[in-house]
Amino acid sequence: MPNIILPDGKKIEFSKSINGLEIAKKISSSLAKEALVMSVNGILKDLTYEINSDCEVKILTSKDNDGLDTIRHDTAHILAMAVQELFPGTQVTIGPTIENGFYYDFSRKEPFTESDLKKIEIKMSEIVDRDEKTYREVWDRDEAIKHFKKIGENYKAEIIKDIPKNEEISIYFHGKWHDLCRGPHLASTGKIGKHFKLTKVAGAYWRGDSNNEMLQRIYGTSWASKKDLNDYLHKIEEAEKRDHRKLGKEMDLFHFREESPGSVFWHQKGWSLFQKLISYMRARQDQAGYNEINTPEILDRTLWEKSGHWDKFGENMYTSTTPDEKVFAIKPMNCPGCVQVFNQGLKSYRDLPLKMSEFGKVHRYEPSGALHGLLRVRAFTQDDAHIFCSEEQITQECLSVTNLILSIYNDLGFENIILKYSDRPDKRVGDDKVWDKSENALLEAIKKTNLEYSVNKGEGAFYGPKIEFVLRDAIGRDWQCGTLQVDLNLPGRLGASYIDKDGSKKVPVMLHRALFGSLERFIGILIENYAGKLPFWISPLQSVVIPVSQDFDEYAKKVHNEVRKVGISSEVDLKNHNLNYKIREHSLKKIPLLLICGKKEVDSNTVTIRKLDSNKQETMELNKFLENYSKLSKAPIN
RNA sequence: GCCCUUGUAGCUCAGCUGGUAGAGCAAUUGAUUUGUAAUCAAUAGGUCCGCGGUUCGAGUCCGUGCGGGGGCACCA
Repeated sequence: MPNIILPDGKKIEFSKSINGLEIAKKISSSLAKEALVMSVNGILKDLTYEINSDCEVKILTSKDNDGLDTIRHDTAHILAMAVQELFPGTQVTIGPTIENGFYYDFSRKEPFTESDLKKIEIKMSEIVDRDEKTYREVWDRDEAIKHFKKIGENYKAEIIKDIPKNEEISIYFHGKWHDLCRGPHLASTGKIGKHFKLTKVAGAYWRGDSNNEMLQRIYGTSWASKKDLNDYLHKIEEAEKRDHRKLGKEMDLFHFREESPGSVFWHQKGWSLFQKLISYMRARQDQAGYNEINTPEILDRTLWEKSGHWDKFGENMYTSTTPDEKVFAIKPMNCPGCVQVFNQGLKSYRDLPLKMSEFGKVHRYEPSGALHGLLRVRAFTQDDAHIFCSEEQITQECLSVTNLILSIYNDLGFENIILKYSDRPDKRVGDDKVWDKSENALLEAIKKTNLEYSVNKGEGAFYGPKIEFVLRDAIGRDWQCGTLQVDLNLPGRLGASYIDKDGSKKVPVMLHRALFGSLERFIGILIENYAGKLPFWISPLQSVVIPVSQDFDEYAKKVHNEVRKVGISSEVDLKNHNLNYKIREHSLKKIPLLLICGKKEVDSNTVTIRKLDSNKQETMELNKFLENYSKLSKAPIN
């Protein structure tokens, strides 16, 4: 006779076996109405699952993550049902839930079009209305394979073959339609409601392998209520408004063009932003003891062969053949050049740690499908640095890099930073003792930051472990920017050495680090994080002076010149438009400060300040304005 | 690279089933002289992404190339 223990600790005793729905009814009729699935001793089960022994049960509704997840999983099934009803002969493959929704991959010769999505949605609604009952059967493995092959579902048959021998082959039915599935599922198709929407069609490789057939994936989103669905769709729209490609155009920062896909044409304003970041970073690195260098863009192929890039990275490298048939490569990374600078002249242990930074522009031939605005380009500038040090110095150097990076992210308004630590991969160089040492050194540095970190087992570079620094932006998206890698390989390959205390020659350890990662990408992230409303000091155009009418043009020009003189970037808008028009125009362009000049200001030698997104006005003596705001307009460097 | 989709004025877009292009904003000019998110009017503006083909005739249909977008794969 099962004793059921509820989450609040209450025990209910039943005289015979019982299923989830009956338990829910026993608790309350409203719970029975809202119940979707249940967890039995922590394992998700259908509500129809019969319980005959003591256990802990939690009835789950759409308020529980697992409940909502089950709604999405069911929506994926109904999508597959609808597709097979509308397009007979389509094979189903897999249809998991994902963040905010689900997808289902299909195999079908003819492509699905956007207009098919509408039809499918209508059919899905019909299926919900039919309220088909769900039931579960356990099938014999070989029978199941035979069955799915017979009905032409070869992918399903293949999936069954790969299910571990000790697992049941469960088949879920919604009415007549059935699918191999682990479950659990809602009691009937009516339970999912109609708060779903199919969002896009896309290609996806079978089993994620580009050697396999490309399937057609339909993405959708599904929620517990109309309101949740609308909120989600609204959130997507808001995110689109922040798109750096759109804002970059509107703010006149940069553009892309066919002649050089994946390379940025920086306009004056965008370039000014770019340069501000570089000079800020340069100042921070000067303070942190780095020496800036610069190395050639084009280097002989033999160097890349020695470094291992030709072999490992050749497919991504641009090459150039000179008229005398020599082959050069355009650098995809700065490290080999930097090692060559290190190699000039004898180095002693006294020189270590030697920190060499380089704002190096690198070119990588990325697959065309990977390109994405500033976030994935083929030519970009790294705020790169290589730290040559001894093994003993690794921890200390990693720690100081980490501290520098966190302080810089904070200055730029990012406070949510996650670390991803990747340790030794299977394919690696160097002996395990050295790996132990470098992994420990890195881990120790991470722990000292007290930051949250995740471990990616075996994801390190072949030459050493690494940390990736992930920023979480204003709307909760994660971006990988900075990276810190310990390299026990390249210095040796390129013959780097120093003379140690005991007079022996040693190979230095090299730390690769980039803080912004790529200036281009970082700018894209900044734009999206701030929705274009960049912090004052980094804003590409900090102020626009607006005369109230043409009578005050001269004063406005004077103000503009004074403002520029103290280092605040400024334009003066003398166009024949009224004040309202100009305020709107410059506000849309996200100019942080509008300086209004009219009779009042001329008479009292003042300016009236209107800040972006505020309709408050403040009139201030011109000199006072210059003094107060020139400080604020500079990078936060002490 | 692969699948789908898309390419028309500086920008955002319309152009139905083929009959040599249209709107709004921006620009220019003129009027207006404006006090905190669009003053009015006139003018000018296009190899309809490139190359082939079908057709009496192609922005529109077909092929191909190159971009863009959404995914997948890739991201040393």
